[in-house]
Amino acid sequence: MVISANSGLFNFSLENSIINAKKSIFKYIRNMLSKKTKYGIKALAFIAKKGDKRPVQTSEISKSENISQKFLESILLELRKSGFLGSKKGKGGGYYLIKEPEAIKMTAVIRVLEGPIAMVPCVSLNYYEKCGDCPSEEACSVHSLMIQVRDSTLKVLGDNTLADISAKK
Amino acid sequence: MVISANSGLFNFSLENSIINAKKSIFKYIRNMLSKKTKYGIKALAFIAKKGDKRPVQTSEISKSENISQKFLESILLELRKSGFLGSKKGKGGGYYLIKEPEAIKMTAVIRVLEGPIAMVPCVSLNYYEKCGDCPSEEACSVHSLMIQVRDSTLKVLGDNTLADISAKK
DNA sequence: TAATACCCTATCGGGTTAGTAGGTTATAAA
DNA sequence: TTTATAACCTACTAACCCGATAGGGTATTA
Repeated sequence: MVISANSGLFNFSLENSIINAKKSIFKYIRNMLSKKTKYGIKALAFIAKKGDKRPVQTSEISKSENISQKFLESILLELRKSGFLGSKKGKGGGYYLIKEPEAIKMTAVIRVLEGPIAMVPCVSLNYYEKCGDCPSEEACSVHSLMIQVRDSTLKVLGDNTLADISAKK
Repeated sequence: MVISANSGLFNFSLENSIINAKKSIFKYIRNMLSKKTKYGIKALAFIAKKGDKRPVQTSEISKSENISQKFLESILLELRKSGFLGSKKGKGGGYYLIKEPEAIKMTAVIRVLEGPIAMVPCVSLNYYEKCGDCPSEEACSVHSLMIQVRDSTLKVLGDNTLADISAKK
């Protein structure tokens, strides 16, 4: 629906004005951490927090953490396939931790769910990819800066284990 | 174009097979630093590197750094509006730095071009936004982790000025 | 006054995210 | 053996943004 006034001197679209106003007021904020990763970490923390060996159902996590159950299913499945979780089918089934929470670094979790930790592929350790547009990686002013950012992030995520983040109240 | 074989027992789409194969082989790597920001930083570094007071043309930066000129124009315009650059129209015109490179922190540049530095809006200092889905921010296992990441990133980007990154050969 | 270079608006294709929908299979309890 | 349960699998989609393009307009200088 476009409301426009065509009266000689004036010719404007009201709809466009509204859209532009919205854009300036509600600036889109990009998530660098996807919901998938966020939910995955939360789910792992939830399971770790329970402590006992009994499997935890998707539905329980879904309700408690307010996550779409179907979406969560696909995430837990991925975590199982990548060796973080075990599963048990049927009644009383669910997902359980395979390793001790202390042994699960956040770097590993994020790399599986999110992909690279670096902000730019050309400084990624595990997902390296050359920039198509960069004439020279060495002459690139962004490159060394992003390496510094990567290393500091890596330090934080490597120091934090699942035990650390699920210890929070 | 869909190439499919329908011969009784078989019914598959070759195209889909190719697409799925591509997806698994060439996993999409998300850029946390947009091209816009990357180009913006490179352009600023380019101007800083020249050193003299003469304005630098968009076309010159575009060619040297291999950036779409039209796209670059919009980025430089934004940098001018946010107080990093001044401009001069007409022949011999272009963009020039307003402040000394030593006075331009990378945090400021990134916040203008990219937005928040934090990986999640709920830990952003300048672009804070509550998570719609989180039952409790304090109980959130991701929250404190992301605060640590934010702070370490902030440290790096705050320590680096335009002078630092344009000093590179 | 012609050339230059900044400035502005509108539009678009491609690709991802965050789901939804609807089923199938394995397991445990009845 | 049946039935309920919960994991597992496949396909699809609306919404959304990025990066770029197109086509101008306007100000300044030689």
